[in-house]
Formats: sequence, C-alpha cells, structure tokens
Amino acid sequence: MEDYLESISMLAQGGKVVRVTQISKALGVRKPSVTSALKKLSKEELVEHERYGYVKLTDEGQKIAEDVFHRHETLRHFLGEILGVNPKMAVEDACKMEHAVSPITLERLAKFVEFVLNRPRGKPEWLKGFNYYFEHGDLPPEYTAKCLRDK
Amino acid sequence: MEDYLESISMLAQGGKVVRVTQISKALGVRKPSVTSALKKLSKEELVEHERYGYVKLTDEGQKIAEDVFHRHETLRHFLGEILGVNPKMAVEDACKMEHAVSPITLERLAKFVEFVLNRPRGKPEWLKGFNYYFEHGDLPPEYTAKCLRDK
DNA sequence: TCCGTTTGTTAGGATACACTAACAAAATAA
DNA sequence: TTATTTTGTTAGTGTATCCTAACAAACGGA
Repeated sequence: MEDYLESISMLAQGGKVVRVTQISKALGVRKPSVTSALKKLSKEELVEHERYGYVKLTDEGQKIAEDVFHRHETLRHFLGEILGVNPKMAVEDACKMEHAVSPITLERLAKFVEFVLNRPRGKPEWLKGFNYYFEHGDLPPEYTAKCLRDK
Repeated sequence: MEDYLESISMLAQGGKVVRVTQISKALGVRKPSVTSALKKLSKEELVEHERYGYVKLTDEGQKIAEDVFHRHETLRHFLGEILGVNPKMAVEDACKMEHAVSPITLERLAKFVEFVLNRPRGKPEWLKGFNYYFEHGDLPPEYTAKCLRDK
C-alpha cells in the first residue's frame, strides 16, 4: 500500500490530476489491483477517490507518501553514491528495502549519508579508497605506502 | 521460506537434531505454520522431513541457509557497527532487510563493512566523527579546527 | 503396560496481494 | 448523436502466509 501512496504522490507532482491507469503503469500492476488498493486506502482515509474519478491523497496520505519517498531517496543515495551500486539497481533495491527499514535506522542512515558526502566538505578520500578496494580487492598504492611508512 | 531455512540451520549448529517446536519458537510462529512450511520446502528438496521426525537441511537447503545468514550478518554489522543502531534493533532490521537486498548490492555492502572496519586497520577516525555528529548534530571540535586551519 | 503430557498434523479459515474475464461508464471521433 | 475506443469496476481466482481447533502419534513415568 505504501507503494501506491508514493506513486500517487509522484504522479501528482505539479498539481497534475492522477488516474487509475497511470498508477497501474507506474507500479506495473493491472488496473483492478489499483482499484482495490484505492478502495482500501479510501477506507483508511489516505486517499480520496470516487468511482471513475481522479485520485487525490489526503493530508495524512501525503504525509506517509513523503515519508516513504524520503526512505527511498536515502537508500538510493546510500546504495548509489556510497556503495557505488549502479543507478538502476540502486533504485530497484531501494524500492524493496524501503519497506523494511525502521524509522530509527533510517534516520541514522540519512545522517550517515549526509555526513559521508558533505562533512566537512565533499566526498572524502577514503571513499575513493573503497572504490579502488572494491575494484581491485586491495588498497590503492598510497594507502599501502602509508601503511608501510607507519610500521 | 528463507527464514525457515536460516532458522533450521542455526538450530542444527553442532550436529544437534531439529524439531518442529524449536523452529516454531525460534521464528515466533505456530506449529502448523512450521509443518506446512516444511511440506513446501520438502517438495523443493531443500529439507528432509518425515512425519513426526527430525528436520534436516539438504545440501542445497544448507547452501541457501548460509547465504541468508551471510546477508543477515552483513546487514547486522553494518547497522550495528557502522550506523551505531542498537544491537536488538540491528538484528530486527537485518531480519527484515535480508530478503530485500540483491546479491550484487549485498556483496558491495559486505566489502564496505570490511573496508571501513578493517582497512588499513581498525575503526577509522571519521567513524568516531560520525558518531559525534549523530549525537550532537555537529562536528567534533578537532574537525572544526581542521576546517578552520584549512581555510 | 497404559495413561497423561508433549509434540506434530490435519482441516478449515483469514488476510494481503496479485491476476483474468467480462462488463459499465466516460470520452472521443465520425 | 451514435459508434468506437479508452478507462475503470466487478466478480471470481490463485498464491503465500498466517491462524485456531481438533485430533493423532510418540514419549515417559507410575
């Protein structure tokens, strides 16, 4: 259900109206699945939807959608920019993982991503070291040199 | 189903025999759920189990169990030792996430954890900086000092 | 050995999704 | 305005899990 909310929110960007067919395509499910999801979400007061009409999120629904989106983006950034997973797979995995992360963990992950990518400024050296390590299974020359020097 | 395999594998550690009740308790589900899971896993040749008897993993089942366990441990380490999530929650979140991570992403995560915690040796300084940042919402004094100096 | 407890199974049902087929409403084009 | 196409709904199914209640097998002590 979270995916439906997230998708509706995305499709509504810029004040556009949202219809069943769009949601169906966005999520890769058939239209009857959308209809029944909407029925359920209406009952929970997360969307407004009348037969054959447009779909709109309630405030509560919008809040949840934004939360899911935030989880998604945090994971996507972590996977893509820190682990170096390719963009397509980063999105796919983020989609699956976004429903499994607890709020507290997510908050820490968000801070982590922010810390690594922006503090004190820009991507740190060690992350480049990690990329090298991942590609070559060993540390880059300067690390090794430093290690030897330290001995 | 993966959870069943993982659990059976854990319970069998050290050559111990495994029974339905144990699995039931380990996973927090009722015994009929275990019985039917075993029926299914038997059909897929992942476990051996005859009525009222012990439960054993096949080689194939053991392989999958170990893979799940590896995913679990990788995630747990990441959450606990890098993000600093408390141990109990690290386990819980790892349990939920372990079924959502693709193999490629998992491999990168494993390398990342190894890199951060062991290369070139021990926990790096910046990770302590992160912990401080998370607690105080700001960088520790030495970072700030370094920043100013660099200016 | 036989009776109660523990352990495991069967039967039947609930929920959360998804799907197809068939139909109904709305929109569009002739 | 009527015919056609597009869009959305309903009805009925299927699969994956879980559950409870009731029963059956196995185990262990008196």
